Amino acid sequence: MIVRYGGRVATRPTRPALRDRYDRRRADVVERAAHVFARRGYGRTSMQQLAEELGIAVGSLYHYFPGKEQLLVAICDELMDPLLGDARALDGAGLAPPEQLRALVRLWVGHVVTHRDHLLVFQQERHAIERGAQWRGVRADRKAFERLLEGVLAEAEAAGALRTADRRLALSALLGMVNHTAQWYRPGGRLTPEAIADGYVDLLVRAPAR
Amino acid sequence: MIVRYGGRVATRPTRPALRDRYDRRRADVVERAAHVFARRGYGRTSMQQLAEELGIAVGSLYHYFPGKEQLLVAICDELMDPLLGDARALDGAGLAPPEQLRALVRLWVGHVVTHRDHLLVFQQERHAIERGAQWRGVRADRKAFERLLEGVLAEAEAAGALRTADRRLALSALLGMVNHTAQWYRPGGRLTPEAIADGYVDLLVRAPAR
Amino acid sequence: MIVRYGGRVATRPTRPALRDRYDRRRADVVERAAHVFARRGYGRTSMQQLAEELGIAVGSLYHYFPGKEQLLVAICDELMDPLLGDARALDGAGLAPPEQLRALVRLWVGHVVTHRDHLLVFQQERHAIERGAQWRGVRADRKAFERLLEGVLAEAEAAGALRTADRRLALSALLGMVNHTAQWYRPGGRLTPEAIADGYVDLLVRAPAR
Amino acid sequence: MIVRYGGRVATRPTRPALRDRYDRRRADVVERAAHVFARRGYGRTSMQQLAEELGIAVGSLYHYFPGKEQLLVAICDELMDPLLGDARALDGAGLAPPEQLRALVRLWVGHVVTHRDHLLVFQQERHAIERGAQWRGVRADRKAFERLLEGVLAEAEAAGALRTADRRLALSALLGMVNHTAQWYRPGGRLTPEAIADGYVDLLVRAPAR
DNA sequence: TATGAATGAGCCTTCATTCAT
DNA sequence: CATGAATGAAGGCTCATTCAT
Repeated sequence: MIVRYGGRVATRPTRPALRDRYDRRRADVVERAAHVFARRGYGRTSMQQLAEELGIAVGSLYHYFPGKEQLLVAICDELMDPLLGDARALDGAGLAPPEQLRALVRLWVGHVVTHRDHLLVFQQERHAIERGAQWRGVRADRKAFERLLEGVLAEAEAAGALRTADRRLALSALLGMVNHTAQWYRPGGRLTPEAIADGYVDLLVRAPAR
Repeated sequence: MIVRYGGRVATRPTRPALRDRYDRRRADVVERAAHVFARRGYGRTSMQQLAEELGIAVGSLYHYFPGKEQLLVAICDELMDPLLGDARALDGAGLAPPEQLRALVRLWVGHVVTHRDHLLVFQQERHAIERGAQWRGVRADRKAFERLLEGVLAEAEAAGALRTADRRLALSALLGMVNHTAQWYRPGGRLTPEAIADGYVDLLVRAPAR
Repeated sequence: MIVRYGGRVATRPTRPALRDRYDRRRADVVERAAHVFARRGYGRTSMQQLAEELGIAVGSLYHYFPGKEQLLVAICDELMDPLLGDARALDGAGLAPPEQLRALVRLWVGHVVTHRDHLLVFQQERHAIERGAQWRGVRADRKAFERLLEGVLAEAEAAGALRTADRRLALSALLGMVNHTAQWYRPGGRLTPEAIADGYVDLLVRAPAR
Repeated sequence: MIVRYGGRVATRPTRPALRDRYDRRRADVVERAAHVFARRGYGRTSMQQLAEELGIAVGSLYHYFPGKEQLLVAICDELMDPLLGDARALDGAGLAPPEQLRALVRLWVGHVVTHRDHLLVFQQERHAIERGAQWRGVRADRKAFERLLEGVLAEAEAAGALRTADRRLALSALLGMVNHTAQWYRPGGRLTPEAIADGYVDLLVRAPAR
């Protein structure tokens, strides 16, 4: 599992017990901040409002993040790192092309629905992420994931499983539909994440599974 | 064609000659502001910066829009109104289901690539649009378009042209892939807007055209 | 009658016919601007609001006054000049002390009730008038009037008509009560301006008239 | 004693020690702001200028007042609340009519000279105070004080102590002369506040005291 | 460690004034 | 003359960040 802290962390304790508590609290702030930002918007949420909503003091936020933007970086890291880690693990599992694609999309959709808020924030602030040095890590992760995904699609194509002649367009379409899921998915809705993922894959592959 | 001005306009001239010039300049500001906001971000672009980029004075912006948010509304109106207008016109043209869907997606993708900036801004500020009274019109347009699209998909399904059993999911997938096009499309790129649209439709319908 | 124009006037016509129309319109603007300022406040009324309320264009205001503050000067001149002129005329009429005081206060109160708006504006902006070179004329008028008033009180005192031993305090009290009249007087109210004036004078002089 | 804070206060501390310091600083700002506004004018003093004059940062002003107008409200509250409180206490002391009036005017004049700046600001912004919901409290206080004063005058009249037949006019005159005192009084001047108050009362009552 | 008062740069907006029509 | 679109300086206010407690 990749663990990156999106830049210098204010003062992470060294003693294990304290460090664990610190890490837990920090992760909690990231999680809940993502929720607040997703609803109110990153730019429209002040550190004061955020602190109030989290039930902590403004100054405390600066114990965990050097600044507001680093909090945003942490949210995006929390979005990309586990996904990329899991996807790489899957990639090494050696599944056959069509199953491999299906497994990856299932994993991906599963991640999208559990990190809906993170993704919504990521999409809001996409323009900022595309520029700026501190975003290099997030950008690299995004590109790595897309490349991995393209590789899986290429293998599926090579195996004759893809319906479309244009693999690049299929990649874009897949990115669009999966990421868009964050906009409408509600837990306990009509479709399970797996059903959603399968529906997407079925659009791309020749012989619908099931 | 729906023409709405996103709320009260700050003293639109009544004399035709002046009004035309006013309308032209206003539309120009909307167009170019969309471009600036798409790149820099709406929240991260100050009215000062925008004015400078447009080559006009800050105060002049307030001749055309009562405030920064109304400029955002105007951008979204400019995005939705022509699309919805054209889509409705097409809807009344009486095409057969599969051609109707293809024609609609072509029109839609064509609109997306000519209004890339508007759409990118719209996606950035989606969270703001979902709340607030002044966004009611934009929200209504978006919903109207989705409903129209769903109707077309339903007709295609009734005609047995749809590959998927889940029309609702197909709708979401289509929304995702088409709107995502704004993120990567570059004029003069490998694929024409028509080819992109056809690629998307081919994923959904049973018998690929061409 | 003193006629001063409170500083350089933008472009007063020279041909008599035009000049008369100009003067009439200018006086009308002064009159009505006083009314608007009295209600909304000078500082809280923009030239745009004022122009709209007067039914003329913003630019037109600048035909009659070089700036907003000169309009304020004109209002104060319109308040002080006729009052001082009439008071001086009365002073030269050679009335006996007690009658002279009564006549002056009647004249004064009469002026206050017909220039209520001007006086309210004057009181609002008193702090501005006490400083600044352009206000020298208005300040001089105010002082001249107070001195004239004090002279009349002194004569009354010399004639044994004053109830109080402290003429300076009586002067202040008189200034306070008469000017305060602008705050509560309504045309057609219970008391006529003459009755009000007499009431004030009766407080000061030994043997109430009538 | 009435203690009102002119609308919502921006996060008043709850811990007693901090709250006391907060209250002290806030009162200090009110006091000194009244002085600055009295001299420069409320509308002509920017928050920047005020902060500079007070030796604090602009943002700090917003710790104590939600906005510029609330600071004005606080100044007026500071003017009216103690006066009304003291006047009511006196009213309940059960003095005989002529002494009661004299005591009230002494108290009032004493308050005027110690709150000269507050009163000057109040008079400047009277037009704003007469309208608007946030001024309801100040307006109510002013009316309550006038009613109390009228009651005292009525008792004096009933006791045959009043010189004038028109009690309402006497009330207006008294309001005018006392409030006008703020315009000219200087500490250490020729007359003490008591002498001034007695001078005013002597104009109204039949048998001058002393 | 946690706090929150204090800061001041920067934001959106207003508005007195100008000038081409 | 009269107009009103255009201007840009300045105003009120917000908010990310700091630091003394």
